[in-house]
Amino acid sequence: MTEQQAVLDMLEILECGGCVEPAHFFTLMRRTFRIAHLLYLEAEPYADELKVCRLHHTFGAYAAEIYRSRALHRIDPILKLALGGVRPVEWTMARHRFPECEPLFVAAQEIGISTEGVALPLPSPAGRMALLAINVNMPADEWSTYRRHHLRDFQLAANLFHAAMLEHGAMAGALSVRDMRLTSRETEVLTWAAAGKSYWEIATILGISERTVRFFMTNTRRKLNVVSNTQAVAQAVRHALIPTV
Amino acid sequence: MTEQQAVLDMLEILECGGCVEPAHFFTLMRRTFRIAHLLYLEAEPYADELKVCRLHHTFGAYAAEIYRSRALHRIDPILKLALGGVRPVEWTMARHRFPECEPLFVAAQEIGISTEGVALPLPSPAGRMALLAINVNMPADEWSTYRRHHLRDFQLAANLFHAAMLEHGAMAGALSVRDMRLTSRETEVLTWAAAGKSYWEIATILGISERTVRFFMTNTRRKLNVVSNTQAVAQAVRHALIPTV
DNA sequence: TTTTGAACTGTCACTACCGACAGTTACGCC
DNA sequence: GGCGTAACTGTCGGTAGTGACAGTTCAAAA
Repeated sequence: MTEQQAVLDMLEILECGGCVEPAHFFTLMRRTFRIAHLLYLEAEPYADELKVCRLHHTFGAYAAEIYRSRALHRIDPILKLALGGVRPVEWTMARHRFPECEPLFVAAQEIGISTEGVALPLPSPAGRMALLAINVNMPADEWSTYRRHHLRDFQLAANLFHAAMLEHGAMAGALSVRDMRLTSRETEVLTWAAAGKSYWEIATILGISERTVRFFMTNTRRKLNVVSNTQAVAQAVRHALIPTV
Repeated sequence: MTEQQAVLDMLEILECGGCVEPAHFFTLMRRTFRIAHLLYLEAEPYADELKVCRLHHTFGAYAAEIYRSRALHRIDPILKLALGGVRPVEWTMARHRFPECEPLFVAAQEIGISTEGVALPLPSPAGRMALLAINVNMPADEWSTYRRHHLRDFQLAANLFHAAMLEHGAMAGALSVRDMRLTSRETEVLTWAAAGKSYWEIATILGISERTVRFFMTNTRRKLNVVSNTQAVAQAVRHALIPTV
């Protein structure tokens, strides 16, 4: 079973971290599997829009231009379901459930891109979300069988690649977080502040003087290098310095 | 190849969402794979400690008591590496890299638990982290081969189970977020507040009067059902209502 | 033993925030 | 035309947050 062997070899390469270049990863995937196109997207929510952090794909500039010019991201059900969801999203399933997204699939057929595929959600820390979309060029029944056999391979490969992508780029934050170590009291006070308590209330809750609460808060602001309690709380929540209520 | 068939069948069951009971999932996994024990942990960071949200395992009450009474969580390298990391963590690798965690493995051997296994990080939204630890009872070289063949199965199964666990319990937050829809101006003002800007500064930045900034802030506090700007920002960051800087 | 860090407290003056009062303007929709 | 919603503005009075002054106590590390 040489195909199985190739798959296992490829996963081993990925696990050893030997692949951080999206182009390299895409080539590896297309060589190993019967994949037509791949798309890797990392984004974060912004109000009800999405802010794209990383985007790599093999669909080509023309397809990207079509997608952008027709504002297909507004109706793309893959984005809605995969970014925010946790289960693999089948393209035809999404097409079926969201009739309003038909222009997307029509556009795909126009430029000769298959409408068969699956999108794997890749949940990330700190509210970010990512997905790997896999596009295949095969009949529905064949894809059904192929998917059943290889979804696990896709999932592991996607996870390992995503891990590599996160490791490269999360380096910058690592150092700054090191200075952000808060003492237990500072954390407590900050947590209550994030819960909307005033200095007087926090002092009463913790059984200390109001002045001391202010003292801890001042230290926290200094450590976090911020100018207000509000900003301190924003930072703390983002860096998971205080518990999520 | 009946084993392969059994694996694929099992993954299909998981994907169809037919398994949300940890005990059921563990039984299914042990029946399908040569697994000795399983542990599922969902936690969130709290200062430099961890707050456990969900914990299910098959190690038994005695092992749990040993773990707790000897405070082995303080030295457990699996926790450190898997919760917060993104790659699968090999137990023997962790043991090798962290000599101070030897008491953990000694304790495992005392009560007859194998020291061979792998922990799969399952990153979750909103700063939470989860892991599925898999413990096997086989010689190192056999495990090496077995792991190579089935890591992808473990990963997909873990992801699907974790997805099911998240879907049950994240229901509570879904409704409250619906009321939290902020207008574009409210989002802007809140974003600047989270950046530590005062009303006067925000007014200057947006080119509106300070009074108007306060007006938007008041609406935001009402919508978010909070009592202070600080609490509003904490809520907003947690629910990704404003962008991560 | 000295030093370091964390936890704790008091006062003063200033600025920022917050609620409640009472409005105007502009846009889309039935 | 009326109705709802979002964006916008002014004033007043009270409370909360902020920085700078100047300390004590305790335990652990050097």
